[in-house]
Amino acid sequence: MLGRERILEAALALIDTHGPQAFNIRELARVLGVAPAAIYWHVPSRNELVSGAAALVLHGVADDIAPGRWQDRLRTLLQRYREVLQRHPRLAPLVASEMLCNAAFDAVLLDHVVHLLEDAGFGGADLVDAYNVVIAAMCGFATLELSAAPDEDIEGWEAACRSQIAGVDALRQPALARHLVALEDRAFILRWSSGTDRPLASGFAAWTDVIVRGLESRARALRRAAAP
Amino acid sequence: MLGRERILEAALALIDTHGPQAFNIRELARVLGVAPAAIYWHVPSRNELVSGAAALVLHGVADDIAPGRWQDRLRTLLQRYREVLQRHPRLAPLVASEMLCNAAFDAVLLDHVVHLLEDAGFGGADLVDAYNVVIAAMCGFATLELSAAPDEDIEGWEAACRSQIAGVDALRQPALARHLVALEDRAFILRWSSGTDRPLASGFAAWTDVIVRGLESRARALRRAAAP
DNA sequence: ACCTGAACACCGTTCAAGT
DNA sequence: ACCTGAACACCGTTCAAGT
Repeated sequence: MLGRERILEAALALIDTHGPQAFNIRELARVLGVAPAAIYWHVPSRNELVSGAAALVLHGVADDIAPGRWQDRLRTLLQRYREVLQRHPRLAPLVASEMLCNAAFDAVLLDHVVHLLEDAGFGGADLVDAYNVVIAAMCGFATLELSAAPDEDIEGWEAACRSQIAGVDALRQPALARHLVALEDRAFILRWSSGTDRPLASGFAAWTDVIVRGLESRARALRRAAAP
Repeated sequence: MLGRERILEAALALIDTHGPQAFNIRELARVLGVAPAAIYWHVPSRNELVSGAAALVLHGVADDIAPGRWQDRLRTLLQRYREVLQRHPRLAPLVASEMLCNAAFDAVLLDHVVHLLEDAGFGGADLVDAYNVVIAAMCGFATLELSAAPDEDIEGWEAACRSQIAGVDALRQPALARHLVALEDRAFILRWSSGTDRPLASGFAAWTDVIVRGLESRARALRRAAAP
């Protein structure tokens, strides 16, 4: 007996090692010791296999969030999402879009988000906007951080990156040139190491800090505008 | 004569209409009135075709940014990036990863980012963190907003979404249930309309507001910590 | 240098047939 | 209900051959 669950777990394992690009049904069938066509009895398409794997990754992100200040709960949510992606970096580029498209959303997660925004003082249309801000914040940084590695050919990529950086013109891009040494291999677009090899921990801390401060400040401003 | 440029433009046009998934070299060759193999003389692989198309989309995002307060320049950058994606929504999920992986980065853009962060008062390691925040902010919201549409089968997706929303339990997810009507089809994960059909304009405005306020607040806090 | 024709290897999916 | 075998249609890529 195959079963949808066993299939999705095997698919996740394969995607984790080979990446979603190289993942194929024939190898999945071989790993499961079964004919390729057998898979189609349980799962309708390849797409569903990878989106099912992404759903496995996302499962339970928002369970057991400790009560406390809304700021702390938000930080926990952002961290949880990042940790989940860190365990499956090759799925990073897909998890966000899966979360957006899959009809089987995690109601627990969404309730947490709305609840903490209520505590922050948002309501009505402003709460909807703030909700979208939080979801974007959750996916934004971690997706970028962990989806940087290109498929294979690492050494060539690093060399190309370095030569681009070496080609920065101190006259035409003075600000960039001033901080280039500090940014090199530590900053988006200017790094060649992947988010798994070299996590951007302090960058992520700054990210959560900016998001929390920004929401605090915006909530205050909206409150001021509402009550003159 | 074919030429890399003509090929990439044709590829971009095809991806715009059919999506990157359905894009294939044989049709590209047909559109160009040429044998499939001819393309390989100018471009080494299919991957390069789609990343080349994404690079076309990104080209010139940061040109002619008007001088002014760093907050306004940052807002302009975020808006520009979103506008670029709005013109090519099917490429939305790929543009960010292209920007991260492609060695041919836009030095003008990066110089702008570093420059405005200097003006905001960031320096040293804090500037590197803030730089990563800005890049993530630039890609975060717009990518999510514009990459929501699944390939085909719209009506089925909308129905699945609606039934999920109808299944929210007011007892177990009270906060979510309170705002469900306002969130429906207007919020990430809870919407079925795509970002092109129904732009999240006010959500994006809130996003830039939160990012700018957050950076302002963080810069102040770092300044306070540095000078006791 | 630039392109064609034809082939190769591979892959998602289907379907009649088995148990 | 669940799985196999074999086929179909399609696709990226290569390569010898043409001009």
